[in-house]
Amino acid sequence: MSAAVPIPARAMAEIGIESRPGHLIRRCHQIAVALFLDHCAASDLTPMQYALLKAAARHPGADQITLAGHAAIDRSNAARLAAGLEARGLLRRAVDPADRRARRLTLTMAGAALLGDAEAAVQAVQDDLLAPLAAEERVIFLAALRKIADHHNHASRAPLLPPRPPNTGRMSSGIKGRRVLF
Amino acid sequence: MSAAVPIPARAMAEIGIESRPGHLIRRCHQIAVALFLDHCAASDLTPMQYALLKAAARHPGADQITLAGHAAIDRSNAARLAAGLEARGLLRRAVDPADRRARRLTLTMAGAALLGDAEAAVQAVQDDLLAPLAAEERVIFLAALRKIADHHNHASRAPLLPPRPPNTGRMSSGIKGRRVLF
DNA sequence: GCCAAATAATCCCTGTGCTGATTATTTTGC
DNA sequence: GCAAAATAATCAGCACAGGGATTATTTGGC
Repeated sequence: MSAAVPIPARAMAEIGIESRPGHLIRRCHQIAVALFLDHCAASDLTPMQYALLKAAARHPGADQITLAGHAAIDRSNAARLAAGLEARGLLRRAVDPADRRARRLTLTMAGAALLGDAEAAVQAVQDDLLAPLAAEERVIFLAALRKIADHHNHASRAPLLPPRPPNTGRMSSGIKGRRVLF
Repeated sequence: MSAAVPIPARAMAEIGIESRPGHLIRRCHQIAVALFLDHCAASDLTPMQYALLKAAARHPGADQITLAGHAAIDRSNAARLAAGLEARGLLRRAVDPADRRARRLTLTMAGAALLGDAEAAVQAVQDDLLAPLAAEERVIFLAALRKIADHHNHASRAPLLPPRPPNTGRMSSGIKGRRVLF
């Protein structure tokens, strides 16, 4: 209704879903997940679990919300993932004595060991994924992905992670703070 | 453990998740979905529902499995989606008299109308998504996505779509083929 | 001090994506 | 022709992804 717009919708309709960026991204995501699960079957980690563990490794003792931000996971999912990882003995969740609402996450020895073991497999996934691309193509492809992710970061339902090196000149009004920045 | 592999895992571990292709693809996918839902709120369509409707529009009367293949959706999900779309009156599922196991899907008038209304919004999503990329970048980016999706199509848990024309009247071995390739 | 706003975490609900099992139907092997 | 294999669809179940409401706790206004 209300198709007052003078756009040649007919032409668009002929384009075909399989060349649309959104559709291609979805398929690539499916593939990336499948490759990850195959390569990391030994560690029994999903991509999200890996991402959260990795974030915990880089920011030990941070609270769930912060870690979720670093891994681009929403807080609901982060809570579930953290609970699962804690049950598997890979993560410890300690109530922050200074703010008893927050849970500070730290890797256990087992978690750190598993993460270490998984690194090679995870790297293999990335190599596999990009296998069909030539070297220069990879650079452009990754830069493009990053541009899209950064540009639309605000639009993502999944929260943003404090992306850039936070030492953006004068950091946030007054705080001389040492942002953690891994 | 058993890190008998002489790989500098230390170095990899420092790379940081946010530059890994898999992670970037995941974020781009989240973004694409979010943009789609925003732009298409009026039609109340999800990306998958749109994909299935679109496939039904292009191959009217095809069975669910075939359509699922064209949309790169697995059959379970296709069944759920089709049931929902039928309940909304957008799709008709008729038992194939020639093979009573199969359900042939066709758009209803309402479904075709909704699809038509959604086209402009869907196109806007794609434009939005690629907005941060320059024209030449887009070409390379899309080509790269397609290469990855095609190369790993077999590895995808989500089935592949048969890129071949359905009238495979033999032309499968010596094919002079007419790839659709719009 | 005390009530209200803000915040960390959790829970419930919907939808996606896939696996494996089950059912109905067709095709096939004999 | 009939039992066995194959196939289309469905269903049950798990994990992911996100939204919105709820709870516990802290902080801020007064």
